[in-house]
Amino acid sequence: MARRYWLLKSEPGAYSIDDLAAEPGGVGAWDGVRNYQARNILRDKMRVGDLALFYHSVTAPGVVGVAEVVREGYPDHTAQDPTAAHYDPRSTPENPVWYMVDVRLVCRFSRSLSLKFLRTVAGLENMELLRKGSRLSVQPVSPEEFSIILDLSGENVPL
DNA sequence: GCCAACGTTGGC
DNA sequence: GCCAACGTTGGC
Repeated sequence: MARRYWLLKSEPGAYSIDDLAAEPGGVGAWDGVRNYQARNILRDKMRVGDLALFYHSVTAPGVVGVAEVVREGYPDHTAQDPTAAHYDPRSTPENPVWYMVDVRLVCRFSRSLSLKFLRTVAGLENMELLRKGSRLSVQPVSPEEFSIILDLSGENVPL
């Protein structure tokens, strides 16, 4: 199966690409997702070796780097922690409800590719991120879209 | 199953 | 802070 491409959205105030870079080995758990559509992607679709654009939302929205999936979907135990920010009492060890993956930082872009700029780029017209009202925090990205954005970043990452 | 009320996301 | 666009909840 060919490698697939994704976009992972995070508010940098909650978890930024610098936070991922600060993790041991640049590997962090993508936890806290509490949306069923996004959960289904984390649990069922993402495979080790898939690449994801790291997107900062809300403050200076833009794509800031690339991460690689290093562990496939497994139960998000933070949902079962009453002290955690995204605690969900419906989640139990028998029925975890929510899932996460582990990702490793591949590169940080020298500068952010802003949402405003991406809206002007030919070939990204149908990108999910650019759709009005797009809120999904885990999104599929086509190989073509991923390649265009990587070219614009100037980074050399094997696709 | 319908749908109004409500909560959240996220750009601006 | 505003508000559009969604997602979720819960009464019926």
